[in-house]
Amino acid sequence: MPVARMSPSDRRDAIVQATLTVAMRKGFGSTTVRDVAAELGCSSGLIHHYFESMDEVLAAAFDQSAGRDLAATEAAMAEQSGPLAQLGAFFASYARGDQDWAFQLWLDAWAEAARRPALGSTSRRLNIGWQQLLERTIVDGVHVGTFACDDPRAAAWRILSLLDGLALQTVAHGSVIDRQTAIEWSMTATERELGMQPGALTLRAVARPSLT
Amino acid sequence: MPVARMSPSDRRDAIVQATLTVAMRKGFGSTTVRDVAAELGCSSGLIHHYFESMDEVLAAAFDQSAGRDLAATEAAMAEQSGPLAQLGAFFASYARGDQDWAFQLWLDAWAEAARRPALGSTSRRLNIGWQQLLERTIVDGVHVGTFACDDPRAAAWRILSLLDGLALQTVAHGSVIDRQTAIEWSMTATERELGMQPGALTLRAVARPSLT
DNA sequence: CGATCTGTTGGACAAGCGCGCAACAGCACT
DNA sequence: AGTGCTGTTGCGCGCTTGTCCAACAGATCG
Repeated sequence: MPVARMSPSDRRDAIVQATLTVAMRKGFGSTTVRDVAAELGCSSGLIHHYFESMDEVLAAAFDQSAGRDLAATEAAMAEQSGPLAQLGAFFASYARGDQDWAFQLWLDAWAEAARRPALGSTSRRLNIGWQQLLERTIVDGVHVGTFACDDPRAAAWRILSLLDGLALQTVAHGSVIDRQTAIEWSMTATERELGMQPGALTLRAVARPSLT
Repeated sequence: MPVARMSPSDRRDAIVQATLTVAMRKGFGSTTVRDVAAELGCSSGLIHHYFESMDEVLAAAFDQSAGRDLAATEAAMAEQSGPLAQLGAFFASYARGDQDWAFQLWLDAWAEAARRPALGSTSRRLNIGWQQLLERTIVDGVHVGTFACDDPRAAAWRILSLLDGLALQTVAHGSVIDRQTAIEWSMTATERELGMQPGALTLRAVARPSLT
């Protein structure tokens, strides 16, 4: 039962998409070539015709998923004017309710980073991307006078890491902390981190990007 | 080449110990029955004579490793007098240089929590244990007047999550942040979180527990 | 001393893994 | 119509995995 012929770039995208579908069900660690092939309805050999190794497939899939989230957040922030509103958009992008499976991919990526070089460098690059996004906003806010912060790099890492650490609990341990609480607690700490008045930071609605 | 005969409980401990030795070299995810058997110098069949499945072996090993760290930290804090010194001991236990492999186990546990019920409930229980330890110290400090905090539960989760989030970067992504910096940044945020003067919080030396 | 109990062996087993390769099939171009 | 070109197949290689089990051996006891 042959599968429809595709152009190389379309086929590559299809493989990446199928990998994500499988990975969000089974996790990166136990997503196999045969799983992806079965999801796509093609043979396992085809995957290796487009990717050097399974590691590359997983890295490409994670890159697409997490990269899209980063770009969407960046775009949502760009629509806001002023560092305070931009920070509000940043937290709103975390607050979206459909992201549990996406964050599970982060957990998988962090755990596998030490053993899968391509996946490791991808998650590293994207993590730094998030930190840079925050740091730029903080620097802007300090210039304008909205924020007070003498080490934007450290502050950005702290805000991001707190958010990651709390989100980790919500996803890995279920009902210990709920997502809503994690966001609120992060925002409280961020207000303190950047020398703002309590309650100064509020969520800014973000358009829901399509999942395709 | 037969191995020495042991009592059931001794043998069980030896298996758990050997599992940790292997896991700290190869990581949790790729520790196999044969690895453990080779480390122990026994046959692979012996492992299954004591454990229902490999999952049980890994869960028991994680419980022992992470549980021991928690107990050691608890003991080190108990040796200090006063919440401030106890908090210093808490951070000192994170600052020990030999813990990268132990934290990798946490990454594996968090990632697998959603798919492996036994491992998930173990990591959940231990994570809550760490948070409780912090929360108790904070409550004590508020009573004494050393700390100012109107939501000890939230503060404890924030401090722990920040520490986890930063440590995650040092372990998963290598040189993005070094351990020393992660500790310092966490302590700075903790001082702010608990209404202390900058620099009030200092590391308290903790006796290095033996690895056996 | 022989019987018994049980900790231990070592390999068999099926299943699953990433990966490579010769052959096939459908499209574009002459 | 014929001829490349290339997306795609399907299988097999070598290896690793968790699990199981009949047989072995060393301690204990009547």
